[in-house]
Amino acid sequence: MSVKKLSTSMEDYLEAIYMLQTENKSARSTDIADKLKVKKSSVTNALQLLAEKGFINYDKYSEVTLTDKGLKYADEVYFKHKTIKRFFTNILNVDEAVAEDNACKIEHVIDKEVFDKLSYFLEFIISTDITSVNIEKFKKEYGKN
Amino acid sequence: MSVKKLSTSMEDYLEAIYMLQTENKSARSTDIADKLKVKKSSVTNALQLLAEKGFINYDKYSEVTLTDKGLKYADEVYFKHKTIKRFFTNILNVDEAVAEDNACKIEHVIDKEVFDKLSYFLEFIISTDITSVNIEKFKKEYGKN
DNA sequence: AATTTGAGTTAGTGTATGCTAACAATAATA
DNA sequence: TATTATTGTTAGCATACACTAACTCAAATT
Repeated sequence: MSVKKLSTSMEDYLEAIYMLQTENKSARSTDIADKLKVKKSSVTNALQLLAEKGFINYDKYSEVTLTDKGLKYADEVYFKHKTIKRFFTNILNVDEAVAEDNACKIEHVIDKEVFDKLSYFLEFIISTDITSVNIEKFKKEYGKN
Repeated sequence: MSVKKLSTSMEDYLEAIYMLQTENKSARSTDIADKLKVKKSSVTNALQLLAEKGFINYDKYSEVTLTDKGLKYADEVYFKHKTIKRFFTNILNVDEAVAEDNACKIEHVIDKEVFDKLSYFLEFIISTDITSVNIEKFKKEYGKN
């Protein structure tokens, strides 16, 4: 069965842990707090909840790691993040920081169908010499589903 | 000076009032509750807050109307809504209901720069015979700012 | 080993938002 | 007009999430 969707806030925590873990091999409360611009006590709160729900391994006073479930979830969020950001920067020519910020907000609310199609569209535009392509052909292709 | 940003939730209420007002010439609590799938008491709550902040004219037990400030704000939100939805349906070929729903979520979090560029991109693609256009030329044009 | 410093936690508070249940006002209708 | 039904409000409660202040633990330094 599928994992229940987390709140925007909890997805942010999970993603922060994911990124720190990737960068540093570990995630400390202070780093998470800095990254998300919240206080350490808020982090503790979130960690307890994420642990309860089985997304992280958490023992008081020690470093946090993602469980398999947590890793899978975070991976998906992060993939969305990267893709949306890429659309903003590469296609829309949005400023890097703004793209980062907006991707971070939209990744939590976009549905699978919309994301998948955006993703397809992005790849299509990037990989294709658009001068040789008719937009209707494009739509027929990726619009099949 | 610019109007302070409302929460997602309050923007939803304002937009609902706007839509009902446009459709029906007036907005009743029950209709707002139905549209947003919340209870009437939650609507009352929101109305009080929106009235305090000067977005609506509100007297107990009577119909609600938007102030000029409220109308302006709602107009902007609704314009975003329509544009984002149009991108999803017309370009990404997303299902109408899903597009509606996602536009409704993204309209609250997207920044001006990203929205403006998306908007421009949408018009560009729709209005141009894409076969005759090079994507780099396009980017040069609308990417100027 | 004792002390100091920094990291992490807990407890308590505040705000935003939703809910239910009980009540009040208005509108519809008998 | 009196009654009933609908609509709207209030009060009280619950949840999510952030904060501060006070505390505990662990690591680093002496």
